[in-house]
Amino acid sequence: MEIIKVPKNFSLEQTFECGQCFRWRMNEDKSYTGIAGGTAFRLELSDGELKITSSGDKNIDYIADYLDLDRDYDEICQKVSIDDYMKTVSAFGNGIRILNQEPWEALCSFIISQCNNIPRIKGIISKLCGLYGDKIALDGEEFYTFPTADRIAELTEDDLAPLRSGYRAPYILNAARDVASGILDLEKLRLMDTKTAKAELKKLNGVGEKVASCMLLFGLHKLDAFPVDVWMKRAVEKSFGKGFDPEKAFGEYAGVAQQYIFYHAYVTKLSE
DNA sequence: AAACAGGCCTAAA
DNA sequence: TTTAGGCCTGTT
Repeated sequence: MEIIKVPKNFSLEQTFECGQCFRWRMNEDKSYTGIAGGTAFRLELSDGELKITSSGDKNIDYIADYLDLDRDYDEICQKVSIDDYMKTVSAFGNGIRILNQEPWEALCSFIISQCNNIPRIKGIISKLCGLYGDKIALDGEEFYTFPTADRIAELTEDDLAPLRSGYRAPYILNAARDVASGILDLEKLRLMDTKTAKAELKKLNGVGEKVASCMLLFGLHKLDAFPVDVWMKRAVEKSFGKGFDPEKAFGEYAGVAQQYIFYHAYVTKLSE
């Protein structure tokens, strides 16, 4: 086990339950267990310290980057607090960190997410990993890594049938094959500005404006990407009116602003 | 039973 | 450029 200091406002629960990831679960003691970068982790937060248990050799440096711990989110909260509503939602979600997820995992996960609810998304991804990921162990419990694009590229629609992912299955295969063959180089997208990278992603069948934006924000950490889903559309129209342009209004941290808005809308909706 | 869920695609104005 | 209908599946 290893330990690192984390910022006071950092929250495991907000970070993992704000809708950006699908492979982490809360344990009874409020610690979180999940899989990232081919490794299973258990993260326990207490007194400003994060205790890390890992199934492999990835450790502190990987987690610090994955959790974006070195970035000043108080400053971001301030920058996006353009009105009282944004002050409220950024204060509400100020423990959120935008994760540095694997690009392929993010792309594949958000292809699956379309027109689905979060429990079902988690179920489909869990089956995908169980069937085609590699088995790893942590504290005597078994987990499965997210299958690589290379691995999925060699599968057929019949192989994916057990996922019950419906019309998304061909989208998944098509994306995996383009990534595996190099037709789409996800690492090259890192070097592009958000707009250009998004246009590249949208060439994929089954990847539109929303899925591409999610991939850029959560998979390539492009913090200016602003995914708009049905929740977001409602929240933005209600709070800012119809002609509002979020990317212009929030600038380089539009994606973080989006996450504060989404998390607030999602939690308050659930508790109604 | 019928509508809806963190979209996207195609066809048609 | 915008809009309507269909799509797999599971849940309500």
